[in-house]
Order: sequence, then structure tokens, then C-alpha cells
Amino acid sequence: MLIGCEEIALSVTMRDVAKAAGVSIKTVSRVVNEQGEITEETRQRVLKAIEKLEYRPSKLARALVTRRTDTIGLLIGDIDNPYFAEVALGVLDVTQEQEYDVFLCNTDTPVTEKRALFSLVDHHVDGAIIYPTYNNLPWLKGFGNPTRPLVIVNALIDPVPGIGLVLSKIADGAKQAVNYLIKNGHTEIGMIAGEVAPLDLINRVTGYRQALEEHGIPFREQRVILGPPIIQHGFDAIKVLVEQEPQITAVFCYNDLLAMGALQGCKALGLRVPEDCAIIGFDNIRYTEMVTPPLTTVHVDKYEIGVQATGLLLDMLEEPQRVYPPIYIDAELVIREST
Amino acid sequence: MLIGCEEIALSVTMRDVAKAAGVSIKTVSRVVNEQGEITEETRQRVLKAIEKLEYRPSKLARALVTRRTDTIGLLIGDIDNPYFAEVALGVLDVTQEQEYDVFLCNTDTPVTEKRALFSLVDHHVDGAIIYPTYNNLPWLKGFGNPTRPLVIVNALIDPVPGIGLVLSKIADGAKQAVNYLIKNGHTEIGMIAGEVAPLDLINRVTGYRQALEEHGIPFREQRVILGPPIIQHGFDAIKVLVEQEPQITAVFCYNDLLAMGALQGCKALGLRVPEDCAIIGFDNIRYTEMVTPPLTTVHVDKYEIGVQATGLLLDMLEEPQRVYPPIYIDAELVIREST
DNA sequence: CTGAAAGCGCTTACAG
DNA sequence: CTGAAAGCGCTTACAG
Repeated sequence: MLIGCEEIALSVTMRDVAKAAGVSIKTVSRVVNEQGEITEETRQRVLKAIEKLEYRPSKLARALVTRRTDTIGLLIGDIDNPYFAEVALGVLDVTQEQEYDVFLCNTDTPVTEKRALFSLVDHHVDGAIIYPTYNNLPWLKGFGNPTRPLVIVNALIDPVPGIGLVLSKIADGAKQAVNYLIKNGHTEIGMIAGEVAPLDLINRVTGYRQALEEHGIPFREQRVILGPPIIQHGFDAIKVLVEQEPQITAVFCYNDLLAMGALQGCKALGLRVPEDCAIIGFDNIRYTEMVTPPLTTVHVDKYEIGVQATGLLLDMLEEPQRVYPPIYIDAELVIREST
Repeated sequence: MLIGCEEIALSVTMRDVAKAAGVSIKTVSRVVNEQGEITEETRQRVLKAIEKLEYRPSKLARALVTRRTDTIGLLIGDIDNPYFAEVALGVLDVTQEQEYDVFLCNTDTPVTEKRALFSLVDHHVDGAIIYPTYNNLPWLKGFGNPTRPLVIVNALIDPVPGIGLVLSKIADGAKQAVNYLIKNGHTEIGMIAGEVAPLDLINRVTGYRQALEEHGIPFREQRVILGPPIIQHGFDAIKVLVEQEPQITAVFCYNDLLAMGALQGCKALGLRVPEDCAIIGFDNIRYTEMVTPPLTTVHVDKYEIGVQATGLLLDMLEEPQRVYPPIYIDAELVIREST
């Protein structure tokens, strides 16, 4: 398993191997790529030379002609959010097994997203997986095509050749959450929302609104507070909400980070959770069960999203002209003690 | 800012631009690389053609001759650990600004580490940042050289040209933690340790041991439990520890994930924290202040490690022959309620 | 079964 | 100030 450890260098080229083995460059290429049509004896001779010289083929040079780099891009909103970290883990586990390398890009605005997308193009990635920000469907369509497939997670777009979809059943999860609050007697329910990804937001608001309206509770826009989907904003937003809408007895949060911030905010305000204010999160990140009180939230299989998205992308690389149906990921309410 | 969004393609080449502008390929190359020595008029003409054709230079082709890909590798133990996620964020923020792209590799064993290292070489990364696993110094020395610098975080190795070091003051932090326990009257102190990175482990054990011995408390190896640095192992290990070493009144943990697991374990065992068992973590990940009781831990500036490591690597890319002194990152005890 | 030629899309000397 | 030639390290047809 272990080969020499002098210096992992690329200075040795196919030509060197060819010379050492006394064959042509093409013959070396044949054994490297296992194209057969070669005498076992010459094959062994070349193999020897490769091992001795510690030759490793340049993916760059190969890519220039094959148009394949064996790399993909992963564009997510915030690697520091455990939600995305777990998605990334799923992606990395699959790519590692399939011998792809992945470029990680943090893209929390359309501007950084566009820049990352173009940069990935310049590096000739074979494809990419993206959690889109807003206002960017044209770019995404520009990137995603049969020669460079794109898997989009949570976006409203028709599947076409070159564009694959993974859709988390967000509206459904949001509805489950708010229905549960209503079932528990709440009628004055606020929402702390995050504002990076359009469909993530819309679907949660939709679920929230539907649950309310199906129970004859009016949807009030001023009860939905928007901001970045991070802990700090949850902390800030709960104060604003309680102040401006004092009747509220429960809050549905866009994600767990916001919910955890809201939990801290309630503590600071002297509000008991759930007695004075029930709180419900979204994503079911690992830490929600360790906070006090343990957070009721909507479970999403983040690792599975990463795995499925990567699997789909690799399939698209094989059969680029096909139209792939969207892959749906379930969401399910997990009841703990914050409600 | 926005350019066309038809299809982000690489089909258009320098030759196409040259033809469109009525100049030679070399001239196009000159304006793309801002090498000057060109009439403003021809420059404008070329620029027009570039814009019209939406030409983007191929980094692959360029890299083949310049030996620069504008990419780096980041090898970490577990992106799903918030510690590493925050380090990664620091790395990404700097690389994004400096227009580098980064390959992310999850490497939790020497085998996966070695594979990732070689794969990065094949992709001609300009350099890499690594949290090393064990038994791998030879590989790292093979990778890191002036033509392909490597920044190693937390390893015992002499800085040489091509190898840079970022060292977290772990032993110091561990000592602060255990000293604090002793100051609070504890004499029977266990440790739950993680086992991926050698120096991370050794330094923590060293700090733990020194603090004990400086207070005349014997170090007992059976009070140090080893395992993977994840929540589940903390949960399991605390049970074993309390069972086998019932005198123990406090536990120092290798990282916060283990400490959080231990917290849950105590709860399951009916042990009050800190009354029955004090617990102290390491890293100060964001979630430690939200668990119950809020965790006493050792603060490490993870984002800063990412930023410093990247800065060092980029410096090394500029001046490869220099020997760079190690960069030290402080560790500081944060006292909360688990002790 | 094996090899010589052309080319992937650029840049690096070198001329003019 | 501008261009023609050679080459980075491979693979893709095409011969033999």
C-alpha cells in the first residue's frame, strides 16, 4: 500500500516512464488507462517503470483533452451552520468513494455565488451542487447544461437536461410544525425567518400560512420577522417580536440556529419556554437536543440530502442528456420540550 | 456587473477572440494577463471581443504551463465538527478574497489522508493546509516543499522551506483547565480523550498530567479514556469512567463534543453537573454556552486559525524558499457553569 | 500489439 | 508594439 515518501512530485512525466520502459508514450498511456490491447509483458515493464519513478499522471494535462477533471463544486450558504456541514459530509463521503474531489464555496449572496460559479467554470469542474441564493435562476441555467450538470437543492425550476433537483419537503414540515402549535392551543403564532434562499423561505412561510388559515387564523405579515439565519438574529428577533406583538405565545423559526437564538433571547427577557413562549425550530441539527429546553423541531436528513444530490450529479455525468425527476426528501416533526 | 447569462461555456477559446479582434493569440494573452506593452487601441479591440464572446481563459491550460492552478487543499478531520467548520470558514473567507479555490477533504485516518494528499497532487494544487492524523510525517514532508507548500496545524516538526506551522497552545490550555479544577478542590480527575491527531492528544494529556503532578496528584493512565472525538463517545466514556473509577469528581475532555456527550451521559446516569461530576471541554464551540449547564471550556479562536494558516500558506506561495516561524494561537479558559 | 502525428488552450522565450 | 514557433503533459484518431 505504501509507496515511497521521498517527495511527492509531478516532475516525472509520461515521457520519462516511456524512456525508462523502452516504449512509446502512447503505450504508457495505454497501461495507465487500462485500455488493454497490450502484451502482458510490456504492461509489466511499464508498470515497473511507473512504480520505480513514482509516476503519477497529471490530471490537468489529461483534463485538457478529455474535458473531465474529476472535480465537482459544492456551493452552500454557510459551512459554519451544522446543517450545511452535515450536507457537506454526505457529499464528501460519496465523492471520496467515487474518486472525485470537491471545491467548497461559501456563497451567501448572489454576488459571491456568481463569482464562485464562474470560478468553478474556469477550473473546468465536471458539475456542481448548489443551494441557490435569490435572483439567480438565469445564472444557474447558464451553468447547468448537459456538458456541465448542476444539481440544485430547493429551487423552483423545471428539470431539464443538465439540471437536477433535490427538494426537501419544507412546506410540509413547516405545516406539521405550526399545526402542532395550533393543536396545543396556540393561536397567536409568530415566525422568525431567514432570508438567504428564496424557496427555503417561501416554502416555510407557505406552510406556516396554510396551517394558520386552515384553522381560521389570519396570517399577519408583521408577525414574520426577516433576517440572516444565524443565532444572533434569533436572539434579536425574539425581542422585537415580543415587543411589537405581545399577544404571541409561540414562534416558528426558519431554522434551528434562529430557534436557539430565540431560546437565549427568551432567557434574557425572563420568558419561560414553553410556558410563556413556545419555540419550534427547523432542520434538527445535532445540538437541538442538548439545549434547554430541548428543542422541538422539524427533522431533515441532511446527510442524505448530500448523498442523494451527489448520487444524482454523478448519474447525470454518466447520462447527461436524460431528464431526471426531482428527488424528494421528507421532513418530520420531532417533539421535544420547547413546545 | 452582470454579464450575459446564455450559457457559461468554455467553448470559446483565445483563438476565437484573436480572430474576432483581428490580432494574434499572443496579443489576446497580453491583454488577459495585463502584461502591458500594447496599444490602448488594440487593447480595447481585444477587450470588446472578449466581452462579446464572453471569453473566459481556461485555468487548466494556463496551469499546464505556469504551474499554478490557483487552488489549495484543506484537509481536516471532520467537517461536521463545528470546530473544523469554523476553521474552514476562516480559510474560505481569505481564499475567496485572494481568488483561490479550495478543495475540501475529510481525512480522519492516515489512509484517507494519504489518498487525499495524492489526489491533490494530481490536481496540481498550489499548496495545502492540513490537520494531520497520526503516523504520517513522512508523507507530509513529501508533500510540503518549496514548489508545493504545506501548512500543518498542530504537529511536531521542524519548520523547513515548504513547511509552515500553526500551533494552538493546547498544553497550556489543558493545564489552565485542570488547574482550575484542582483550585476548586478536585483531586480525582479523569480525562476523556480523542484519538485522531497525535499532537492534539499528546499536548492535552501533557497539560493534564503536568497540572496534576505540580499539585502532587499522581497521574493514573487508567483514568484517561481514548476514543473518537465525537458526542457519542463522550456519552459512552463517562459511563465507563464513573463505573471503573468511582472516586472521580471531575472530567477534563479532549474537545467540546466529548464534553457535551459526557453531559448527556451524566444526565442519563442521574449525576448532577457540576455537583456530582464537574465537566470541562475544549475548543469553545458556539453551542457550549447553550447546553445545560453551560460548559466551562478552553477557548480557541478557530476562525483565526483558518485565517492565519491561509495567510501563511499564501505568503509561502510568494516566497517559497524562506523558513517561516511557527504561528502560535492562544488558548484561554472560559469559566461557565459545568465546573 | 505498438507508434508517430496532431491537438487540447494556453504561455514562454525569441524575433521583427 | 506585435507575431510565429515551441512546448506544458497528456489523449485521440490513424497507420503499420
